[in-house]
Amino acid sequence: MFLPVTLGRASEEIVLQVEAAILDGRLAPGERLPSERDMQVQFGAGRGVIREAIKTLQQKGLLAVRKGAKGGAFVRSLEVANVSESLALFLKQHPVSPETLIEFRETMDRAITVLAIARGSKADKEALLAGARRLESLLRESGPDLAATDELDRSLNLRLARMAANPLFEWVMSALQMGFSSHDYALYADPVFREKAAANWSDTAQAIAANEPARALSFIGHHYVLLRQCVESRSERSGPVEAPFLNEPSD
Amino acid sequence: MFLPVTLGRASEEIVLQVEAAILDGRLAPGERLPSERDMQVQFGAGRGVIREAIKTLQQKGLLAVRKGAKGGAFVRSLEVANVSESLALFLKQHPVSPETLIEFRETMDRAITVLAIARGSKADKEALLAGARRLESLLRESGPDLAATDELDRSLNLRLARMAANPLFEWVMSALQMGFSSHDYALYADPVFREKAAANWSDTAQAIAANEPARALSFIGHHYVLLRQCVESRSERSGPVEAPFLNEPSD
DNA sequence: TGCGAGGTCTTGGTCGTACCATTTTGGCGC
DNA sequence: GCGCCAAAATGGTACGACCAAGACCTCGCA
Repeated sequence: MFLPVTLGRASEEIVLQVEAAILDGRLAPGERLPSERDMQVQFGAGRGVIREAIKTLQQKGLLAVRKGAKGGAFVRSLEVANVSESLALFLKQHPVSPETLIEFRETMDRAITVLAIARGSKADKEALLAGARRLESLLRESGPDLAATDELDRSLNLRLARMAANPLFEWVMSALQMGFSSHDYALYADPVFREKAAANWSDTAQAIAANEPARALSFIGHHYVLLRQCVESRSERSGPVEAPFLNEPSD
Repeated sequence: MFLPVTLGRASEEIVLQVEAAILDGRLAPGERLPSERDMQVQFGAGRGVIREAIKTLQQKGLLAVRKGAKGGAFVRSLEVANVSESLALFLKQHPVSPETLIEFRETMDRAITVLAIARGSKADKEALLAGARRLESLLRESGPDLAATDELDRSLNLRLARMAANPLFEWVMSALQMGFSSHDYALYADPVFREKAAANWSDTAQAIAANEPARALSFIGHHYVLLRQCVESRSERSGPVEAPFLNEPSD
């Protein structure tokens, strides 16, 4: 199955061969690669080289390694999480302004909303509306559980993206969401903004459920107006934002 | 600077320490890490472990390694390409239909175009127009160099995305481009479509240079109409498309 | 004095071996 | 039949040696 290596960086050569085998489908997800000592023979390379190649493929998310008997390197199906991780790392080194993120998300949200109205099932739309209402009521409590509301907010966004029936939108949105751990920014703390945003979520969901794209987009716009106001008031209070302030309380 | 490792997987511990040092700014881009043999001592680990950790960080895009005297591991500034690579790999494992991709790209293109008109410099816009004209003339030749035109097309798209002055758009666009090697699908082969698409590119660039968003969006729409027609005619000729038919001849 | 060829030193890249840690499996004894 | 322990498989770590590439220094020759 594999050929001995001769060229430059041996481990890179191995990575390419295995990666190609996986992407071609010659190695299916769940399948087990030979043991390191076997590959050492098949590739005609030292074990260290094999291990470095496996390390790289592991980092790429293509392999998972278990130790012990019946262990070894197993082909993995790539998850959005891998992409998110990579994006998150990038954003940590290149903090983007809140406005940059808001701008991008607003674009995506508008496109997704239109598609979701056109393609989402009745059940989807009702579930979305129910979720939005639930979020609203959760936020109306005194001392709301911010972690829970944040989680609900994320799941609603994800559900909406899924309703668009285009996996690319879904993947990009979830990469953005997962890229930033929620505890980094507690914009949620602002009670005034919180209530308006939650009510707006319900309005949006209702417009979507009623198949009213114009109204829905209008509410989406309102959401981002609120968000921008909130960011602005926050940066006034605490000086310029340095940390990547990347999630919205309730969009 | 670094502490000896004791816990579970030693190389992971090292990765975390170095990664933290880089993200904290304790290690600045361009800076050189100690040699492997030095780190071997500092971390109190074998050299193989150090090498595996470096391999991981290299894969993440955080380090670049040169060999020879004065070589070593150097801290790198993360590029959009790193993130795009990750997303591209993901897309290779999860092929999507042409329509899915077209839909997504059209959304992105429209948003990018509006932003590019608003934010791109005069020079950017003229360079874009010049590039589009050059593409048009290249394609008018008999027996055009498809590899070159494809490359030019990609660079124009990337330039446009950069003009939008929002790295997130740039990231997504370059990931989409990288996801699909050009030789997989030679839609470019169709001479009728080719000429129209190239002319349309020039029209688009001209509208952008003239700061006419409405006209530009109209041309963008036309481009995707052409693309959909082309895909359709192609799938009629050769049966259902199975391969991820993901690039356009000249968008 | 200037300059080039070759040596030398640093440093990553590869190989080999040995040993440890963990997990599965099977056999042995009760 | 059940449970415990030993053995085997396999990744994880360590150490040592040598190779290869690149930067720098030295020495000899013109």
